[in-house]
Amino acid sequence: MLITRASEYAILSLIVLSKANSPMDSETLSRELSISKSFLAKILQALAKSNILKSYKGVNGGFSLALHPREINMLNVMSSVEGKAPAVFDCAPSINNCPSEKANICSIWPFLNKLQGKIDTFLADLTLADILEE
Amino acid sequence: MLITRASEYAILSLIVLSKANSPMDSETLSRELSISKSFLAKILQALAKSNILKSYKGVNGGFSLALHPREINMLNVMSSVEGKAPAVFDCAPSINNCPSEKANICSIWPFLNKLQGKIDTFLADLTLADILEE
DNA sequence: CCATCAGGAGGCTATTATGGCTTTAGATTC
DNA sequence: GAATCTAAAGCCATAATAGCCTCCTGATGG
Repeated sequence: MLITRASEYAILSLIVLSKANSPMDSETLSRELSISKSFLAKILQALAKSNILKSYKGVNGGFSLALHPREINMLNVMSSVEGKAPAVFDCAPSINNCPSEKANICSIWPFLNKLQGKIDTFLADLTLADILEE
Repeated sequence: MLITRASEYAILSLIVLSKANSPMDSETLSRELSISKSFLAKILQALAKSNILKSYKGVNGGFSLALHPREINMLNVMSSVEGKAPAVFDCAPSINNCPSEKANICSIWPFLNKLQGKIDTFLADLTLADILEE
């Protein structure tokens, strides 16, 4: 939820994978990045499920980009990795159910939506290619 | 670090406070938002320390905006609330010390900086007024 | 003054995120 | 087909976050 370490690791991985010309396995990647192998593996699996990465089992297997960097945007990456909501601001529990209850909160709902929209747009416009270029 | 619930609560509070014409105390605010009073109190205190909010003790005390909504940007809010680094992506531990060790990682350092810069710019340009208007 | 109200600060608990470990399954090579 | 490699998926431990409670301090109003 929000932006966690998992998002960060996902982006780090994508940057490294974009430079590799053959699949990298999670162990190698975790050593390169000096981060937890098992946690990273879960993140890579999530990205594979969302078709951002392709996974290859067996000898010389690993993960590689499934899309051109220009097709990979940060909103997709983060929402894949953070499982549930694609929301950066998923709001306090009661706020999610706003329309029905807690009239006090309903009044700020439009503003939250607006903020969420701005953030989503920014993240959706930010592609891996933008980070890699130059 | 990264973006936590504290950032979210801070923004929710700022939206509500911007609509109030007198100081609101943390208990009222926490009820309005249906979030933890004591956690919220710490967040409000952090915002007060950064001079984003003004705090008033005693009867009819509470918190109110110390600045015009146009002067309050999300980068300031988040970095105030998240204490340490103003970084959205503060990167894996070893990556922070990059220049000296872990040559493997140094190669992706520039890309991370670039990403961080883009996010910071976006957040710094996003003011409370932007969220409130319309 | 004195009582009361609300912020400030800290410790303690519960929840969630992070990371470790093991087993299962698919793919490759021989 | 057997052996080996690596992803996939689970369960469990630890660390960080979110939330709770109490006491203290400064301000206000009588």
